Amino acid sequence: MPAGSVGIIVGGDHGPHAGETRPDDDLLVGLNSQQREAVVYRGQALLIVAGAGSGKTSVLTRRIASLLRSREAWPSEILAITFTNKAAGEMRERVEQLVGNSAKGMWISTFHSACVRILRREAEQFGFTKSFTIYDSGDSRALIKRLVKEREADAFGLTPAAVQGRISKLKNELADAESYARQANMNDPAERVFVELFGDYQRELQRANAFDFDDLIGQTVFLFRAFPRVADVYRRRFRHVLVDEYQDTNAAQYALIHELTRPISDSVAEPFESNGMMIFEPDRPSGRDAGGEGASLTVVGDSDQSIYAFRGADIRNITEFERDFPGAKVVLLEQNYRSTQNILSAANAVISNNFDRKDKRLWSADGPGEKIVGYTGYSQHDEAQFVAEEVDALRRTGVDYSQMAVFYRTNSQSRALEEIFIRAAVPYKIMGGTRFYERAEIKDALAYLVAVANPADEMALRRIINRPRRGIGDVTVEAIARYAQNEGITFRDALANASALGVGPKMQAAIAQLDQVLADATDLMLPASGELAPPTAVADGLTLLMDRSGYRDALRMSRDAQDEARLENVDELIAVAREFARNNPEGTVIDFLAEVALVSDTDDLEDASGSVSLMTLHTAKGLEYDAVFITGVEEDLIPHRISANEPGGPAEERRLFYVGVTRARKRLYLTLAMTRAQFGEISVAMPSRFLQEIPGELVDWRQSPGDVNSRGGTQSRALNARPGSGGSGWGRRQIRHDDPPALAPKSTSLDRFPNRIPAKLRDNGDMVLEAGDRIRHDDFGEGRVDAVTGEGAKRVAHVRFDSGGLKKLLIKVAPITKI
DNA sequence: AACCCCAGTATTTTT
DNA sequence: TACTGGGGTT
Repeated sequence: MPAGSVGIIVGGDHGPHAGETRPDDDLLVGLNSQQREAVVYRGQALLIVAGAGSGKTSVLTRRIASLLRSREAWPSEILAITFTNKAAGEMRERVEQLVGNSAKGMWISTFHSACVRILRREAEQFGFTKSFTIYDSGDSRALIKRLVKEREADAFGLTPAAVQGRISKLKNELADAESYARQANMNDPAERVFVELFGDYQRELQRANAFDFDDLIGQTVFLFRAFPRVADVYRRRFRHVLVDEYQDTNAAQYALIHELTRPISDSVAEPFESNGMMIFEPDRPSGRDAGGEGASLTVVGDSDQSIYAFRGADIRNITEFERDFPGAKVVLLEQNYRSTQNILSAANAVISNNFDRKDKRLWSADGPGEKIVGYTGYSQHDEAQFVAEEVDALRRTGVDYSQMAVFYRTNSQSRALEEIFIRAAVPYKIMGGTRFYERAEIKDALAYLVAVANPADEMALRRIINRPRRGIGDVTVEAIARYAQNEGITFRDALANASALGVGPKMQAAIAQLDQVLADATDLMLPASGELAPPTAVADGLTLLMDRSGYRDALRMSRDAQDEARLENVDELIAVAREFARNNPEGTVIDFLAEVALVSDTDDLEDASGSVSLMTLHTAKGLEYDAVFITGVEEDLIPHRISANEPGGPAEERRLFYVGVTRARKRLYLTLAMTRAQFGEISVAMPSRFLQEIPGELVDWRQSPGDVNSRGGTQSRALNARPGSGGSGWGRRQIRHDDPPALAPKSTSLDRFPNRIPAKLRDNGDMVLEAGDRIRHDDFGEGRVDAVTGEGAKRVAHVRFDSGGLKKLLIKVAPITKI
């Protein structure tokens, strides 16, 4: 074992001195001074506030490399956490480029997979086994649905979706059924039922030897708190914890990080407990381990890109980092290496409307670049047509398809784009969307695997017991369940005693057949004691299950056209299993299932080569393209209607829009439609407020909202482009012909100059405000007027909002009411 | 138990 | 519009 020599690097405001060689000089090449500082700083806690496109991944990876080079850390002492597998993969790759093979020993993974790894080792400490499985949200919904039904909870207005949402939220705050019950209002019968459901749900999970997504984090925290010596094992191991996208952490993730970076509690614990995990104890500078200091923590984030509050992410984790970790160092990265200044100016202008944020202005050294292009379509098809034409034009000027992306707020918006793209022969790829692993046939196939891997998981068995149809219905299933209960055995084991169930001979045969198939697959994939299953076992076992269960045949025989595609999907899953075996020769079914449960389609790498990428604004985070189209820039879409009632909703939508804008390197298009069909109804759409927040001179409107409204004269492009198509399949035509006047905005005062959006400009008339008045603002909530300045239409109210922010508002147009 | 039809309803983002 | 669930029928 090599002795660890340590080079202490003094962080500072100076660049590398000429002539002086440091082990990591080359790591600092090309970095600006803030970036260097972020790489080189050493201390307990470091917050890197990294604006969009400011090179944070470079900084993070070089920081890791620097720790290794200087021998301050062994690879095994590094834990780097990201949110997506894709981000983790990228980071690993880039670290590997810098340090080569030693990257292998690091944990670079998502929160969830890191926790799976830990839980896998420690599950037996608290009532689970190593072969636990993971419930995705669909699985938990199914379980909750059953429980809701059993308790007839819908009578109390508790729908499965609502129950699931609340439980998830509570878990993200580390509450469990008991702790919640203690502070719930138990006089409310609905509340009582909810508490019961929560408890049921948790018991069922435990019985099934399963964790849901939230549990993976929450139970790990629980484990660390309940078993400090277990926690110490990991604290001893991970001396450097780095967290990416810190603004997206929720309370549970925050707690997890806290637990990991806490000082080691019991400094005499034997290092080799915990299932033989290797603990390296390299020589350290004296004083570092003696005091049992906590691991060093580096977090990277940008509160302006926090877009997951709706699922528990707490922006305060980043805004209050300095308070949580006293003595923390903060480094600001504001220089943007991605976008042109025009794009950044637009982004800055929009985001500055969010109060309650640290002012941060992205800037670029690369000049203004092209103007932002705006376009208002008549309908969503018209809008899509414009996008397609523009994509085509860009392509002809040499921009590769893979360097273009189209964003939208909701998945359903992709349809119109797809239709037009197909017609226009523009190659495209939809990222996300209905995910491969959520398709019914894939879930079925996986349920077969779960039935083998984790026999305790009754849900999986219930799912496949009549799939393909075996004639086993509710009655029979209940008979099996009852039998299992009476005999005190599992549902799975009950299948082996088909003859004892008291069901007809046909059923008995069907059950016995299924039992046999599962047993054979088990022999193949999980050979008894000691023997190691061959790498191909998962793929082979899955094939066996799909064939011998009759699943494949049923799809093959079906005359439903879609079943052909389903069959292909099943084959694809088998291919995935083969691929898995190649990458993980020692991987078991359990490992395969965990991997599959934790990947999303967004993760599958840019095989979007040669096609335009279509995705939601959320999935766009972390990506960048030469040309970006943000479509559907309308009120009720972005900001989404549902966000209006949620506290902080509009601000989060603004951040989402900001994320979209900052994905663009060279060209940004903002498009909208005047009418939009949603669930069969055509409605008039209003331009998004965010458009008004962009300075007019940055935008070149090819067709502004005013153009489309005035005199109804603008002919639909989609119509023009399709002479003689007969209009079949384009059901919106009627409204185009006879309805234009109805689309005109109520206000006729302004017609057509760039970025003036008459339909949306709000007019508070002569609202009189004076110091002391209280007002309510659509985004910011309630506040008190401190002072009023200016004259006439330019009167400005200085408002102190209850939430703490100070804002200057143009009284005439601000979305405020006097209260 | 499987199929069919109707009605109602929901349409944000995801590890 | 598209999908789901319920209810009734075969």
